[in-house]
Amino acid sequence: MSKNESNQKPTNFIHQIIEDDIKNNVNEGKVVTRFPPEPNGYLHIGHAKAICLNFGTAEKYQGVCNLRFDDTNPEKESQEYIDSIISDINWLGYQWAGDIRYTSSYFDQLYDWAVHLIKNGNAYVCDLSSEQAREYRGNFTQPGKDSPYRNRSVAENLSLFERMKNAEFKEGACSLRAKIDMSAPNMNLRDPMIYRILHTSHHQTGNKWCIYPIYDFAHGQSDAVEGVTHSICTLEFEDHRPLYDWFIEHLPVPAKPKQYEFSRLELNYTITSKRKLKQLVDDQVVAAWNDPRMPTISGLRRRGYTPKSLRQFCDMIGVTRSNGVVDMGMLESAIREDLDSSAPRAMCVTRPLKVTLTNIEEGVEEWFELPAHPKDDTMGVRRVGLTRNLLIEQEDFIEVKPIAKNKHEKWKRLATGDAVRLRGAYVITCNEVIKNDAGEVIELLCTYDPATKGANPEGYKPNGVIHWVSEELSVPCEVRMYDRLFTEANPDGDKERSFMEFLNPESLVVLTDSRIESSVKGAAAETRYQFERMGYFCIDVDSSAEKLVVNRTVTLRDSWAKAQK
RNA sequence: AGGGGUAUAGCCAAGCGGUAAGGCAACGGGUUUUGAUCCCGUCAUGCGCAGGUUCAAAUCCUGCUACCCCUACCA
Repeated sequence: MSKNESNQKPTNFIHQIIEDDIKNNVNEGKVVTRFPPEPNGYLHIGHAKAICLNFGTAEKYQGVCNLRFDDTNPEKESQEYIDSIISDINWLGYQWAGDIRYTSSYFDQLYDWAVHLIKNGNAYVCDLSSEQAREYRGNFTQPGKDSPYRNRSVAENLSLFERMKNAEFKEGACSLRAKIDMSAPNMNLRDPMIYRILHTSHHQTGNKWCIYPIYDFAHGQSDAVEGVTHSICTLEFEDHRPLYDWFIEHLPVPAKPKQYEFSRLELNYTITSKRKLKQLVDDQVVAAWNDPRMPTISGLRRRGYTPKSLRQFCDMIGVTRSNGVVDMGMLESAIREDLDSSAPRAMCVTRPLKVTLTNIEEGVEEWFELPAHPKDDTMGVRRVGLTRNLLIEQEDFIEVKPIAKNKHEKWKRLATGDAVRLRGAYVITCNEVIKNDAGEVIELLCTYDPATKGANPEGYKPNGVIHWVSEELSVPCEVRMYDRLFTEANPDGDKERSFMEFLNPESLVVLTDSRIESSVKGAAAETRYQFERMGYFCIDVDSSAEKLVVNRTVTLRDSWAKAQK
């Protein structure tokens, strides 16, 4: 199959539409999309889907994708959000066409088009208060009533609108509305507001304006100005499409973009509502927008997710018009797939148990060369030092082995009197267990078998393989064990109880006594590893020269843990 | 005088009148110095329900049902 063929296979209904358009020479076969975030919060995994769709579609059809900040509501927006959004898109690996666009840079044009509408008798200044307007609007079963201001003359409307612009009225005193149909079954067509008064300075335009266009009046026309051909948005805007088209029809716009809708992403065990994510930050349930438990792009990044894994995830879930809830397991599968092949291996003992190898002298070191990756020699080797004093994982030792009724129950770690392989090194046997006054195991006295370096032992079989570090040749680290943020699959689905009541108290468990093999020392933030048998981890920005801090991205698949349940 | 959408396995999702792809999960088995990876196998006589058209229906028609969105001077 040629590159072109594989590239041209439609993968979803939007691509199908685009291919038909290209075939019919619609827009002269050009494809221009846009990603239009409002800078009122950080981007989350749902936005990643939209980003992959818009940028990915442009890429696939040799088109371009613009980045446009849909900044028509200065009360909720800020430069901080703009910066974070730019950073997230860059990190995901996408490049927008030309300069970054702002809806606010079209405010002059939009104003002129509003005047155009007034001149054609298609818009009027309405003095109804928001409460009155609500009454006049009617409801789902009752048609609305015409505003008493609906038939003002063009001249009066022109004058009033100009005075709105010139700050002669207070907020809420009046607004500009499109004159469409107060009895339309689609509520969006009941003379929708298109400009409101907001005496608020804007993060881009400063104090130039005190009237701002409503989304519906700004979006389609901005698309037209930019020559967007396929304006892709989520399903809740479907009812707005007739209005989108109405403005395009009634205005002398330079192009006629078309809107297409797809269903937004829902992920279980988390939430994807900007407002609610902001609440988690504001209430300090999480540390920040980029807390590794947040489903934000910056949170996932700090957690250890890669751009590739997020793009792979978006490919996996597809693009449709049906509402579904994607299993978190799919996201985890995507990052495991990427990291399995790309992450170097290392050993980290998270909850240490002291092991003394009684047949090695104090002060003696033996260094082993271990592959950085079991299947990829190009990743090189690392050196791991063995000494008399070792540390192993507490859960890798049991005093008395359970009796196994089948192979799934077999104990494959260390037990009293038994042997186990130290990963990459010798087989050791546990001869004696030392306990404290409370009866807790605090140290194991073991002997190693010198004949088992790269060879199987003679006459006995180790239970399995465990990871380890030397007490003196390893480096200290703090391990942050992250888990899902909520205990309920649908934390937002209870009518009586808030999502805040379903927070997982164990979403973060901090371990401060952990030790990592020395090869990891000095690793830069965002370096990812597989700590063998423990999971995938990522160096956190909180790391210092004295102490590493690592975040658990995701566990390994664990058939043992599963069998224990 | 309500309107607009969506229903295919536990989850996501192909399918476009010719006899139900793929992925995730799950479950068996093999390899393994990671209980990982990898490999092999199993997993919808069935497509929300009921009728109808047709030689043939998940696909077309009719009627139901369930769920989602819409009555912001938010996007």
